[in-house]
Amino acid sequence: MDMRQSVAELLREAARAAFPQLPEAELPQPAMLEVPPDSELGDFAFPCFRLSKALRMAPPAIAQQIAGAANRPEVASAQNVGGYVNLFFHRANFAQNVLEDVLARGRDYGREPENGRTVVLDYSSINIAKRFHIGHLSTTMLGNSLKRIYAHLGWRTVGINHLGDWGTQFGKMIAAFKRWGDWEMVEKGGVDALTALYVRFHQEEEGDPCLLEEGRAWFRRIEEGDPEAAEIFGRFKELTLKDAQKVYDLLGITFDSYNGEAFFNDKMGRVIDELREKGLLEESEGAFVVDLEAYKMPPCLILKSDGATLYATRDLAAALWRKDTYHFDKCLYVVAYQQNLHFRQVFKVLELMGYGWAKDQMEHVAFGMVSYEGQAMSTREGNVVHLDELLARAQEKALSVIEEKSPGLPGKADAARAVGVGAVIFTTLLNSRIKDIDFWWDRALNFDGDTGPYVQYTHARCCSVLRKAEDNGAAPDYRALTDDEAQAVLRLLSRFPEAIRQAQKDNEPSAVTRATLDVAKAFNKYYYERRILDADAPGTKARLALTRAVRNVIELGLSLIGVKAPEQM
RNA sequence: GCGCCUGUAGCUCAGUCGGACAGAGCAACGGCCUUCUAAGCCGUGGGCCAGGGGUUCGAAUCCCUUCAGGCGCGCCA
Repeated sequence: MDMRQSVAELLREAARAAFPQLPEAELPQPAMLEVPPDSELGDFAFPCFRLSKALRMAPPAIAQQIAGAANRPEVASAQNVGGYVNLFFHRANFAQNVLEDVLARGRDYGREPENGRTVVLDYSSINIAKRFHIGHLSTTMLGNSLKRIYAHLGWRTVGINHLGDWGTQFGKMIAAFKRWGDWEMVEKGGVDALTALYVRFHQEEEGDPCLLEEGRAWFRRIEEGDPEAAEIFGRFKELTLKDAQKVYDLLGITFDSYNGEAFFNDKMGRVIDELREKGLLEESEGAFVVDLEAYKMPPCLILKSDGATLYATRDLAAALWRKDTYHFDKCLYVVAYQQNLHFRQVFKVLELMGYGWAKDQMEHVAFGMVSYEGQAMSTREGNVVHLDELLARAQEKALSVIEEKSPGLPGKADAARAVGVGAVIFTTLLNSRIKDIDFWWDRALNFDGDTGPYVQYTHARCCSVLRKAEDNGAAPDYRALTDDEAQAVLRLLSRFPEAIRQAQKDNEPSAVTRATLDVAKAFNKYYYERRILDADAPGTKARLALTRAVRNVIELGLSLIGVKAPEQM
């Protein structure tokens, strides 16, 4: 059932009847319909201004005639306001249509059948020996949510954690470990101990030039596959992943691959050979580059003057490998906007190599930077908020609210986890991803207003009403849902699938977050204006159907952004 | 200097493939719990949509331009 489609059809016939001379192209089409700013005006509107030229009539007169021809009382009624034809659905029918659709499909509401297409998502992509902090929130949450959204819309998804596990810094880290560290301290101190070693290395490096050479030597040993280097580095990697896994588990995030930079180390030869063969590689200032001046970009560096590969080389190799392995139809890079130029260069080089798919299948899903209470984050100066700390404090806050408001609640810890974690995820995915984020503790721990807990609370409230309801055996009477508050909820429910599609089209999960929030807001208003459980059995049945539909859609919306919906809180 | 992005209420932001009086949350103030979860609901105040030009019946939205801020611009990733 597509309301927009059928409304367009109705108006089309009406326009044809009223103005037989109107050219086909001017007749109402789904895309021409708008939703009026105020529901008082109607459920759909068709602006007639553009027709006034062809018909040589004033828009209000046109609208009036079309409206006159569009009245079908059993489906919808039409009237003109100025140059608009405004169309009102038959409210009880609309309620029945929407609710039957939502309830029949349940969690599959808005789901689209498998389309045989594959999307590869590169997200989170943590660095070895660095602790998870709020700077990683956006890529992790966006990637996870996009993966769920694409899957809902019928795509096969491949989530890749492109590990930052290659570079001289890891040689330095081993050198530092050999000098000042031991396994006991590293096992006990975890990733923080590794970071501390690295920081110390940098401090002492200035006074002792031997250190730099030592670090380089160890990196060379990693490159050559030296057993000791591999052993040490392997354990560093394990340690980091174990740490990160705790956070991923808490957030409900999974990956299909952890193939990162190291994985592509032996796969760059192909890229270099191909670039050379195709005459794209040229020497410049001792290095090898692909010139992109024709595209108004600086050259893309492929090989350093010492012959070593670079970031772009690895990303080119990764793109080709992913294409060969997964045969993707889309490959998304959920990476901060600082790397805008880098990705534009890499995509352009792929295109120049003859891979036409790079033009429309590769996409940089860019997002804004994170600062901490007005200042740039800096691990060195301790000006960071670690993710585990944020999640812990959010859960504490949730628990204390539960202790205060629902002291008798069974499973308090589970609810507190869902709410605390949900608050963090929801806030991260509420606004356009391109916006910079300035992190403030009091904002992060606010659970009022446009927040995850607000939406979860609405869901729990629905569950509570449904628990109290008894099956009264009556057939639902949808005339009980013709009031403005119920209709507002129904309109939002009916538009929800469109929000999912919009989120996918723009790679913007906030479209889903906001649509879910809108449903919750409308329902809370409804809840206060109208009593759901009432002596009127057929009406109650219909209001419960609305409540159940809202509960389903909130649960679905939250699940698409990776947030749990507890039944009680 | 060049390129990309951002600029809407005190703060954080929706709305930006043109449409009907520019919306929400937070903060402030004032109401609403003997009835389905008050993490809620209602109300009040608060805006030359950064400035200027243009296109259009119609511009926060499209084009040009200026200004402000962020990011990037060869051997880091």
